[in-house]
Amino acid sequence: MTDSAPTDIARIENLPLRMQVADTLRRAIINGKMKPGTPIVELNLANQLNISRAPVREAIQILENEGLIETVAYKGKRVKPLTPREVEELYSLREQFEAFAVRRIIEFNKDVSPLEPFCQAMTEAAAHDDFEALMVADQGFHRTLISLSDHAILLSVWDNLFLRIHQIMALRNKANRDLNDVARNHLPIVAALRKKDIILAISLISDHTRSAADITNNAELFAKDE
Amino acid sequence: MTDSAPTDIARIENLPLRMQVADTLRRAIINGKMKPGTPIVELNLANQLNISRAPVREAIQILENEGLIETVAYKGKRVKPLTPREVEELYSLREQFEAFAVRRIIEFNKDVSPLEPFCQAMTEAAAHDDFEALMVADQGFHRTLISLSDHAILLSVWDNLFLRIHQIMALRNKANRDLNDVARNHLPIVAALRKKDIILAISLISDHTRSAADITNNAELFAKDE
DNA sequence: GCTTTTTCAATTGTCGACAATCTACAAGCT
DNA sequence: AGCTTGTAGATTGTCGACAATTGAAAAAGC
Repeated sequence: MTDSAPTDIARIENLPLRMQVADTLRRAIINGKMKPGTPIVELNLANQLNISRAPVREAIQILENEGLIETVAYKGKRVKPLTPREVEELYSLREQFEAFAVRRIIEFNKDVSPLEPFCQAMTEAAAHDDFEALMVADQGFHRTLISLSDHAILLSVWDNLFLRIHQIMALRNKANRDLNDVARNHLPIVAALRKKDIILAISLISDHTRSAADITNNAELFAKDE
Repeated sequence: MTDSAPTDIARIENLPLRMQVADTLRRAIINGKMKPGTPIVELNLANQLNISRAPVREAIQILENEGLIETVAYKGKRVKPLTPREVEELYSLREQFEAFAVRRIIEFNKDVSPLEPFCQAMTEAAAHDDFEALMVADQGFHRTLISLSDHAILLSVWDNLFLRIHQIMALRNKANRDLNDVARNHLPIVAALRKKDIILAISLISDHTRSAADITNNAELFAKDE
């Protein structure tokens, strides 16, 4: 053995700039700090962050591939505006993914207990009326569900999809939903999985995502310009 | 009207270099000219193409997001090696996508006649033992199927997935399949769609993709290095 | 002979500058 | 006034050079 020291001193994190920039921008977008339509200009960001354009450019390209930024062709780039249609598509596709995951979980006899902590966290968050915490727990629940299906590509596509769903949730008026409702919806899913009731589990999830999706004619979620 | 001249003179195509490079590389990879494991070095490509590293770098990033190239961390980049697991995942996910598309097509009463030309093309290609033509027609058929479901995000994810499936098909030994078999499999799908028989259509497609997928323990498709 | 240290080559990461292209506004012509 | 033409500004596209990091070969020490 050459590496004598137990190198758990500290993981030196030296992420490339593009990653840091991408993370920053991504967080800003999906949290709704940067609203759809906000112009993204390489030089501005570069000056603002005191770095050159190259890493900024690459970061923007990453977010473009994630569907959070779009290029308008000789106009510039901007945070991608949302359309009712896109919201519909995102939620419907997500539903398919979760249904697929459920079938695999049951088929492969996966242990679903990793889902329970998130249910508990959701209940607690709802009790404290903590929207942020609830969203984190909700995402944790569903991402774990996908993980349990043991399908790496599915997980990566789901992650990408969920970024945009997260953005939608953040932009939506947070007040008009009962947090307890969301929290309560999840435990039955776990139970259905345990009972290996594919039909029930899928229909529970479908209801859940549908009720979340049908807010399409909502607030000023959508931009006016064509 | 300001644009007086009937400007059908010729559409001037001036794609950015990164696009041209990405297209070139993508084609080379999915056609099997560049095999999994082949190192991708920015400077080499730049010199070879007589351009600077910047656009090459961006092109590589595009292919990385498409899952065709991977970074090995301080070793370099390379054409992503295939694993049996990845093949399995790709085909299983594709099956879900097509099933979802079928359900939407039937639900929305879409006209499926755009699928027919591809069936004809496949039969013809099989008759001439033209593997290339058959693959093109096959891709056309399935992509059209997805298009008919009228779901833009689904289509873009499917496109991405199919790139890698195309790569797998190209790397596989082309000889050990009966082309006529593939060609014959598609018309019944169209018929089932016409009869709005969801179950039948999906099971036909599933059989079709499964028979294509279960070649996992095939040839030297997979690299040896861990 | 084996281990440790040093050096070197290869590769990616970052930078600042310049080129190209389009939009939008202003100026000029009829 | 209405149309065309020019011009300035903004933004992305491309370039060549340098910095940083790493793996592996070469050199040094025991």
